[in-house]
Amino acid sequence: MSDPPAAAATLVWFQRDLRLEDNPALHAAWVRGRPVLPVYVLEDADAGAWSPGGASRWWLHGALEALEQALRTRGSRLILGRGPAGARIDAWLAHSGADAVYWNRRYEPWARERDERITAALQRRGIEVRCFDAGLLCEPGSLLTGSGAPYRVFTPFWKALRARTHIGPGLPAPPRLPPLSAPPDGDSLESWSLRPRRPDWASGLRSNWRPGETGAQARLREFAGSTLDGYATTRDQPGVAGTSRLSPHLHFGELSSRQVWHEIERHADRRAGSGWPPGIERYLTELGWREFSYHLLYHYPKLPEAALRPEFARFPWNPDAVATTAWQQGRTGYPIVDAGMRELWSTGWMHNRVRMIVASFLVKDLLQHWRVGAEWFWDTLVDADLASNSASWQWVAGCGADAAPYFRVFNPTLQGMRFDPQGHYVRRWIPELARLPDAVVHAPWTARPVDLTVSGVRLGVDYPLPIVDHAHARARALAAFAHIARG
DNA sequence: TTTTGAGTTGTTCGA
DNA sequence: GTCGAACAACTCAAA
Repeated sequence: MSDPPAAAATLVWFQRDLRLEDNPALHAAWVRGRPVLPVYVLEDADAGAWSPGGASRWWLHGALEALEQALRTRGSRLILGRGPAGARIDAWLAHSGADAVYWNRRYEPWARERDERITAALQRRGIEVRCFDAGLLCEPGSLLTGSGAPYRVFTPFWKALRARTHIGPGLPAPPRLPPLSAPPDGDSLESWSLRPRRPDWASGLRSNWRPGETGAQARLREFAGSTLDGYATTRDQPGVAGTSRLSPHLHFGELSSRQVWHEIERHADRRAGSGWPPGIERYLTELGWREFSYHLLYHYPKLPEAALRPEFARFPWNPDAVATTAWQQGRTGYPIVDAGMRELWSTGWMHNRVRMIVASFLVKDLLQHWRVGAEWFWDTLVDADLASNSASWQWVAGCGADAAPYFRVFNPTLQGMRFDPQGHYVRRWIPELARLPDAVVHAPWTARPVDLTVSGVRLGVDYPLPIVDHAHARARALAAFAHIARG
C-alpha cells in the first residue's frame, strides 16, 4: 500500500449547498487535509424540462458570486464550468490530479440518476467518491410507515420524523482551504449570462434580495429575533412582513435546514413540559412540509409531471390561453389574485397565503391544468424548487398527497378581506385601486359609481372587470370534481 | 384482517 | 350577526 502523492487534491463539487458553514462535503475535504478544488457546474441541459428558470438563474449568479468571495477569504477560489457534469469533472480531474470527489446529494430524479452514473464511472477509475446528505433534516427514503410504505399523509410523516430523527448541530466552516498550486481555468461567471440584460427585469429582485450565505444568515437572525414571535398569526397576512423569506436561501443551500432548525430552537422559550410556543411550532412545521415534499419526490419521481391520484387523468381541464395570460399578468379583476401575480413578477416571490389563493384561482376558477401554474412559478420564483413546487401545486389542485378536499375552493374576495382587511397588500401592488374604500378594495365591481369616480377608477379601463364570476366558476369546478369522482 | 379515527391553510346555507 | 352542519366519499396509518 502506498499513499497517493502528497499533492493529490480533493475536488468538492458544489451544487445546492452554496455555503461554507454546515457543509459536510466541504468539511470532509478539509478534514482530509489535502488541497481542495471547489467547483460548480452549470447543468442547463442535464435537468431537461426543469433547467433553472429566469428568476433562479438571476439568484444563482449572486449566490455563486458570494460563494467565490467567501472561498477567497479562506485562500481558495471557485472554478466554474458548463455541464454535462461527468465530462466536466473528468476534465478537472485530469488537469488537477485530484484523486477524490466529494459532493452533497441532490434529490431530483434526474440528479439521482446522474449521480449513480458519475459515481460508478469515477469508482471504476479508482477515484474516491463520497456523497453526503446536507440539505434536509432527514434523508428522503429513510422514513416509512409501519407496513414499509411511503407516508402519504403529512401529520404521521412529521411525527415520525421528529420522533426518529436527531437533528444535530451544524458543522463549522473550514477556517482555511489549502488551494491547488495550479488550479484549472474556469468560465467567468459573466460569460454564463445568468442575469437579464435587455430587458433588465431584475430591478425588483435586486431591491428585495441579497443572495449568498451572509445575506441568508442575516435574514435568519432577523427572523428568529423578531418576526418569529408573532409568526403563528402574522404569517397569514400578506400586507405584513410576517414570514421568514428564507425559501430561496434554503433552496440554494445558502443555509441548511439544520442550521435554521437550531437557530429557531435557540429562541424557543420552552417552559417545563409545555412544548414549543405556537410561532415556533408553526415555523418548524413549515420546514416539515419542505421535508415532506422531498420525501414525496423521492418516492414518486413522476410527481412534477403526473397527478398522484390517477383519477385526475380524466379531469376536464379547459385550456385557455387568454385566461392564463390574464392570470400571469395580474389582470383577472380579482385584486388579491392580481396583487399576488404582480408581486411575483416584480420581486420573484409571493406571500404563501397568496400563493394558495392564486393557485386555487387558476386551477379551480379558471380550470387550467396545475402544471400550467407550476411552470409559471418555476420560471418566475427565486425559490422555485422542484419538490416543493410540484407537491404544492398538486396539493392545491386536489390530486396530491394529503390534498385539499375537492370542495375547498378559495373565494378570492373573502380571502382578501380576511387576510388583508385594510387592503395594504392590494393597494401596494395595484396602485390603480389605492384610493378605493377598504370595504370594496377587494371587490371593486361592487363599489358605488361615486366611490369609483372619487377614487379615479374606471372599471374595464384602469382595472379589469372579473374575468369569471366566482360563484359560477365555483359551481363549475365542483361539477368537474364530481365528474372524476363518479369515474 | 378488520376497525377506527383522522386528515394544513374553506365556503355556503340555513337556523 | 353568529354558529354548526353539509359539502363525496376516500384513503391513510396504526391499533
